[in-house]
Amino acid sequence: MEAKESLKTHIAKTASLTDDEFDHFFSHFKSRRFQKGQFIISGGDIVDSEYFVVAGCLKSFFINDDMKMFILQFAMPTWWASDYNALYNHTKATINVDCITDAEVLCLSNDDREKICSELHQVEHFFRWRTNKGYVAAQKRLLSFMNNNVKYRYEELLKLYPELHDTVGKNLIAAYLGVSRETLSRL
Amino acid sequence: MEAKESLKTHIAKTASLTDDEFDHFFSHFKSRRFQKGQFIISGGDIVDSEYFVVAGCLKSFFINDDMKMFILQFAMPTWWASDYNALYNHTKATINVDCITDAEVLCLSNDDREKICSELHQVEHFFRWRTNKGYVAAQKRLLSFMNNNVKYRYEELLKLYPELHDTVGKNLIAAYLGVSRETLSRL
DNA sequence: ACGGATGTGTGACCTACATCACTTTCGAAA
DNA sequence: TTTCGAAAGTGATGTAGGTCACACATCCGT
Repeated sequence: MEAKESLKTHIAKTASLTDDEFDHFFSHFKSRRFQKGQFIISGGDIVDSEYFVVAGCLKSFFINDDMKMFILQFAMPTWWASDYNALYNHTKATINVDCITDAEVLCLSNDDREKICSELHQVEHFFRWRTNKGYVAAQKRLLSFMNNNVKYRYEELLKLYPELHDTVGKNLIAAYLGVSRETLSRL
Repeated sequence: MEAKESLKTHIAKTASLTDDEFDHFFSHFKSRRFQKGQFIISGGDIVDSEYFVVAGCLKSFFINDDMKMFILQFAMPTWWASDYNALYNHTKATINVDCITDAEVLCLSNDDREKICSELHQVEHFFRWRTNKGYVAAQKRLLSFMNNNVKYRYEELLKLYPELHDTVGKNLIAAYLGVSRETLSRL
């Protein structure tokens, strides 16, 4: 699907915008293409935008002092990604975002988001709703982390996102689950 | 501080409401008092409200099949609590909310929140911003979970919320950190 | 002041997962 | 087809934290 169509369908699920309003909204996005392995945000960057995935697959992740990687989120088409902590608090990135596959994204700056949110009530509504979904998902994941062992969480993940199995390697799945790739390999 | 004042100050940090607008907003809240140990939401309930804490301390928590408790959140004054998953998706509660101390809360129904959000753009703005904060905090906690050991997370928690040390017992702290009370006891 | 919850410390073990080291598989480039 | 590098499996061993059991403390209602 074309980028504009993809975003329009995505928004329409929670906000009612006229065509003119959507066009205005859309005019603030910049389309960008990245190649597999390219970084969109790397630690230390100033973060001023968030990214709507049109095609491909991104990951947002943290690297600790021992160079161990923890994946916060995979971002497939119609998902959003950024370092939201850095974005909202105007601090430097501690989270990286890069491309698992070649990707096409729509880029929206923080300033523009705030501007359109105040111009169009329905856009603010959309972003509230989107963050709600993310918040609930994060809480669920936290609970699953505390409550379930790796095997269960692995099966849960594959059930929730079957497409991951083909797109991302097991080392990345392990980094998402917060275990070593060896442990994952032993099921 | 009086309930109305407390909410007004809290909202004013992110949204500009006239006094009339705030009064309209406030008119949808119901004040309720609970005693230490009382449940505000218990698993299986229909959840139709969220709660703004005026005084006291709540916890939201999950009980698994082995009757083990995991605390999602402590809610001190000016914090909000509910089973947001159940609230937004109109499903039955899987999360409990109860009172660690006697508590006074302001209760807002889901329907009323959506109504005021659509009536007052600034109220929608406030709730977007509030959820953003929660989302970022949940992601940070998730990362800390994957990255840090219990001791570090315990110190981090006490640094972030020193007031917890006096209000809640170590068994509850352990349930928040996702470890056994014995392990916490051994520092 | 008593007795029973409820919280907290501690010892002896157990287990899930980490770590390190090595091997095998597989896919893409030459 | 060969070669090379990355991804994936596997064995041996270490360790953080879990579990069970019991000992003290408190706190609170009668």
